[in-house]
Amino acid sequence: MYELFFKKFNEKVLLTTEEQDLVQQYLAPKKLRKKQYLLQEGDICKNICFVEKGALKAYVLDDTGEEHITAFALEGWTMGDLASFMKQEPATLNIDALEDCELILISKQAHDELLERLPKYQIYIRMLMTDAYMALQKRTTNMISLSLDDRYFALTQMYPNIVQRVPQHMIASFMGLSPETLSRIRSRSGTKR
Amino acid sequence: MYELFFKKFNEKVLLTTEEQDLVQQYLAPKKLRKKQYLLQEGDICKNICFVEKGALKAYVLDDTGEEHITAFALEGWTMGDLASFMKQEPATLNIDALEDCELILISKQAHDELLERLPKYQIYIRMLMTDAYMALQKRTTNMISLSLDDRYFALTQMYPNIVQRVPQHMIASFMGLSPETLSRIRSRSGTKR
DNA sequence: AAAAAACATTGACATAAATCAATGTTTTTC
DNA sequence: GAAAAACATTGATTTATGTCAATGTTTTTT
Repeated sequence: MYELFFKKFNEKVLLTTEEQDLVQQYLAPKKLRKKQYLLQEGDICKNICFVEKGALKAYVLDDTGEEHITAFALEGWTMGDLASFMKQEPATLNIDALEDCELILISKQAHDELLERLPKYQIYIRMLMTDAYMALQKRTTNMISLSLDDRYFALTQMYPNIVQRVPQHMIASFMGLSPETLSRIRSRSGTKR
Repeated sequence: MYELFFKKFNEKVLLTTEEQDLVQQYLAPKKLRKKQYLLQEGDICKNICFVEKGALKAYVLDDTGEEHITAFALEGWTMGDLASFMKQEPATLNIDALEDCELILISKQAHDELLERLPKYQIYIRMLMTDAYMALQKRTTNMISLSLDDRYFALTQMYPNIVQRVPQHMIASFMGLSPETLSRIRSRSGTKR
């Protein structure tokens, strides 16, 4: 159940067996069926969530009720409304399951205690945040500096598994485009797969 | 010279005078004249830089040689090509001074030593990264879910000092638009100031 | 296996933004 | 203080993307 979580953790900071046992006491497994919510706008994000299996999407709703996908999370990724989690204030994001999922939850309390108790957890979180920031920065930079065609190509290179696994109209939403436009980008650049 | 840096540091993690002295040994001041480079694409980002006074911009150049601004940094903000800094690989960003600046530099080596030597520095960096990530996430979400008019309005609310201090065509670049379009957004929404 | 739902593609048209160009304004430089 | 440079605005036009609608395909449900 916790294999992937600790695999990823150990890639960043190597834990002893005892430390691993300690961390595990703070984790809670959770299964989620396709289409079920992990978090709804307005609720407080009580947990940060690691995806052991399955896939999630995070999105905001605009005034017309349309979904704008802000992030995907596949196996090995961490997901949550970070602002809501850190400040324990109402979430602006919705998160739900694209597929049946096996998740690992870390509550705010568990997170705070681990930060205090285990220096390696602190290091892990710092590295996680740093990596997440660099990835988001790359995405933002592409967004303002590349043509749509290049942005889509960059996406297929950077996250081939997302592009393969997720319906196209969600990729379009993630890029901030209409599904029709993405379809035309694909047909003109022959990037079908 | 280091007032603002330690003010911001102490807001996140409170340092004793001794700790402050220790940290200070790892810092290097630097002055930069308007239009001078702090970092050029292809160089290695050797330092993370804190702005005590002045303003910086970071940008990428596209194939047509046009500037796309990815970030501004005013007093109290931290700036750098994080990916280049962390991995000590060639930078993709250019960073230069919008105004005469007083900066504080932390070299990669200093950064690594401080992380090892001073747990509070680790905490500081974790918090800095977390805050930066949340801010960028907000920006990205706005980018894909709001109309241009609303995006500009959100920007003026979130960073009024940037909008005041920076030429409009750079704000346009930061938003990924032409200067003409931003000018029209402003005239139709009466958001002149 | 059949029916329904979700999804992708394509075309016609409307709309928004980019581009090009001209003008006026503000800021910088000398 | 004058000249030059940088900047902002506005109009006309082109281009890219969104929207609406129809069709065909794939996936899910029963």
